[in-house]
Amino acid sequence: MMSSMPKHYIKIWETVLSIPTGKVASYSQVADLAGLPRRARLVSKALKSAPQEMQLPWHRVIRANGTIAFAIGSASQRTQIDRLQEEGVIVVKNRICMKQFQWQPDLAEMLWALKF
DNA sequence: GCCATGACTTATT
DNA sequence: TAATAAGCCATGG
Repeated sequence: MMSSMPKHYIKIWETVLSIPTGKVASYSQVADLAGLPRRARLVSKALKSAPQEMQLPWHRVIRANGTIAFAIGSASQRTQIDRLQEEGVIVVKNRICMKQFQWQPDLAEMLWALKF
């Protein structure tokens, strides 16, 4: 039970919270920044089990190829698109231009995330 | 422990 | 550009 909310999730949530408004990051990118390489799928689990009260900006996490993970036409997909567009992120045919909107943290931000 | 499943990736056609 | 396959790893039955 408590094991369903391991310490890894906390690190993942912190990383997602550090994605700036108007920018996006891929599941694998979040995993890497959280110190969990090759755990992209764990990121999706962490997002799903995040408490509502946290108001995690989960909509800023998308696939590495720029597409939204939810099924086309699903409520979640529409919510994600709406929230992104409210932040100025352009979404066309379920896809975001990574060259333009992918978060590229500088060294200082990455070191902060590590929390030595 | 084996097997199926997933808000995933990467490589290959 | 798009579809397939194979790899990946935590979870739950």
